[in-house]
Amino acid sequence: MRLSQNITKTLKNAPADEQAINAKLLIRAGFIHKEMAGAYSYLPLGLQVIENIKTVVREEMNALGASELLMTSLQAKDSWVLSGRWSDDLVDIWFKSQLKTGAEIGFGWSHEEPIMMMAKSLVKSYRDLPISVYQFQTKFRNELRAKSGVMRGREFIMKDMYAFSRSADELSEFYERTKDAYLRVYDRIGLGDNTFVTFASGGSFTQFSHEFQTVTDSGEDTIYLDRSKRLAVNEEVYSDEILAQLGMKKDHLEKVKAAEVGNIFNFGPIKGEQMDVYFSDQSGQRQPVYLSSYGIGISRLMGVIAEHFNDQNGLVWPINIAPAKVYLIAIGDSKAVSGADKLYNILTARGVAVIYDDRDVRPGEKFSDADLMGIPWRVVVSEQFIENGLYEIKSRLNNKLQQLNESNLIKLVEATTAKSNLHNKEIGKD
RNA sequence: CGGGGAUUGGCGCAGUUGGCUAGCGCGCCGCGUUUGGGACGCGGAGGCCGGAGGUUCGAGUCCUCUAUCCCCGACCA
Repeated sequence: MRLSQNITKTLKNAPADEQAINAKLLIRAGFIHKEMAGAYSYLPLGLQVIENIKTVVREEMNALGASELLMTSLQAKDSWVLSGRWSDDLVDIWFKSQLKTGAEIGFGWSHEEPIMMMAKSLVKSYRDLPISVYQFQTKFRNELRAKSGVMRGREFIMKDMYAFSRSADELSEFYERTKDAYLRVYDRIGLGDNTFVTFASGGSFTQFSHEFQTVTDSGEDTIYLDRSKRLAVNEEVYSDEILAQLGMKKDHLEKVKAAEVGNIFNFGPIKGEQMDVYFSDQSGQRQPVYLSSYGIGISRLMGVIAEHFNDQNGLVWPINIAPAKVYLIAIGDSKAVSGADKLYNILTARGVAVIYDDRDVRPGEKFSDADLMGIPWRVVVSEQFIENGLYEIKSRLNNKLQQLNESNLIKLVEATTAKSNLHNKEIGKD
């Protein structure tokens, strides 16, 4: 994109009404716009990050055999009454409204009940199972207190997947495969080293659910982490008995703050029984459908990454989710500008996302914005080098400067795609 | 929901014990000089001080109510 066409302008000062680092940086760099507490719009650069995260998640979910769909945000009361979860006493984060007729409706904070209603009409036979579906959806949760920028909002983007299985074993097999897929997701978006499978409350259905917790001081959860086992226990279920049950040793654990970036649940047959969702098995017997559900907070991930990868100059996006790979700047006369135009066209034609800073401002301002926006590679086309066919390329990660010709530059930029884990190690945090 | 803090041009802030046309920096517009780390000069535009009510000759400054935002706690499939 040409920066002159961007609706966003960077800010030198963060708004005073934001305390969270993720919100300060994302607003200053023009990635998000605050509408109200706990509700942020995604501006072009921020949306690109969201889409990049989605792409990684989508690839991993598709690889599991799940298919994408999109459900409604407006939800009928009936399905939730059926499960008992329409009650505000049980679920205290409901947003509700009503139709002109007076009929009550809810705004989806989860889609477990509606998807079960859907399954009820679509899944009839063991031949229809197992099956899994997922979506990227805006969820609404009427939190008493929104906080921490995009990390805990009242409206946010979530990937939720639902798997229907025929038995506990079948469910468990999918559950384990999904756990691995989740770990691949976090790895690919740069959080792999700091994200841990964590035992957490299973609610009323199973003893445990599994959370994926990213270690960060900005998180609101406390976990007890065994780094060598790469496993943790959430404080909410932490006790000597639980540790014994899980075979974890107390003296191997460290107590750390973490942000929940995923949560997966095993409902077993309970939800099916509760909501009357049955299938016919091979012998024609009625059996309850086994349900498991799998969530990843997409917009929260953007916040966690912003919290984790930044320095005094601004954001430092992992390569796989950066809104662009290259921040292109021309310095000097028309020769430099036409050189930059040409490189912009070449890279764009190759599918490399480029932010071309074609604004009529001084170089220093462009350098600052390149840093603030956290674009992995800064490429400068200047009079002094273009005559020899060289471009200057600088890494946002380590500030290393190189002069490369066109083909080497392309090689470098394209080679760094899909190496998010490298990024994570190099920045040396945690 | 309990406690604490805040609200003055787009952003960050200052506004003495109530006093005259509400200031500053950034940003924005115009002209000129600049051009490898957020340049400089000159000239402009833009706010009725979150909202409502009150006290007063006079309120951004005092009082009451209210809205919103931030933080701590509680809550958190």
